[in-house]
Amino acid sequence: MESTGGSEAEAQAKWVEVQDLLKQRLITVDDFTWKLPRQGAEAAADGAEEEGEVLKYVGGVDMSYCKDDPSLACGAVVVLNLPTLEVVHEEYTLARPRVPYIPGFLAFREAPVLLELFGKVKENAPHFYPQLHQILVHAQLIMVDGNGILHPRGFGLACHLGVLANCPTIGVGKNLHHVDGLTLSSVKQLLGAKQDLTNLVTLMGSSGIIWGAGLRSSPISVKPMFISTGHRISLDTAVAIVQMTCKYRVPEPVRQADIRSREYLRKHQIKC
DNA sequence: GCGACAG
DNA sequence: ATCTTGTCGC
Repeated sequence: MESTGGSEAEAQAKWVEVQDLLKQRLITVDDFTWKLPRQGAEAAADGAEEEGEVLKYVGGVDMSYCKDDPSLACGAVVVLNLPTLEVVHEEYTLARPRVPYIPGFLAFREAPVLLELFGKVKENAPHFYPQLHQILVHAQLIMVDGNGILHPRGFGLACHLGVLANCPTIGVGKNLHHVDGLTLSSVKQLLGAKQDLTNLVTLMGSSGIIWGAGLRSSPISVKPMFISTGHRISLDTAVAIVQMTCKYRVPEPVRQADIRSREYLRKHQIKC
């Protein structure tokens, strides 16, 4: 007997089907009611009042794994105020993901845990939910530690979460997932060739498809990050928001979720 | 066959 | 993801 109920290849084929199905609901253009906060200089230039709601909260999600027991993980969701980048809400959960990490299928490992966390926010802070059809209204937008359409089938964790939560999401990868001929050296080469202080490069694969953007938060920082559309947002808008939330190499929502999930794990594994 | 492969 | 402290520099 090879295994119980199906080979890994069969399981992955199912996952591919799920990804293709959910991808039909993916929106890769700006689809929200709020406006971007304008930078101080341009706001001062014309004293006109901002009309309509301005983006005020950005959520961030990440998961950390226990060094002793890799099957134990902590998922975290944080909500930051804009433009102060102050953490105004946080939620955690300890979990044992049921499937291993397989490149291209991260969502099947982490999305269930993160979606459960969104439910926890709803439970503990119901005032964040003026509308039932939106999962995380308070956050308005969620940054995900992992890629969006920068993915072998154009449907990474950020897309997966965005579609299931019906929420705008941005994918933030700290490492490049090699897709369509993209390589780290080619990205670095493009960034290095920049004459100006632009730290942004478009990730166009050999097929001509634009998968996302390579971005380094400062010219000094050698290692870029990789931004891609998650759901209900365009790449340009995603990049703009990432840039306005970057204090360090990684944007604060993702960085805080990373730091705090690791800290939560450290405090709780003492009992084990 | 060999290398690549988000977290 | 995780294994890992101090250290050099602004």
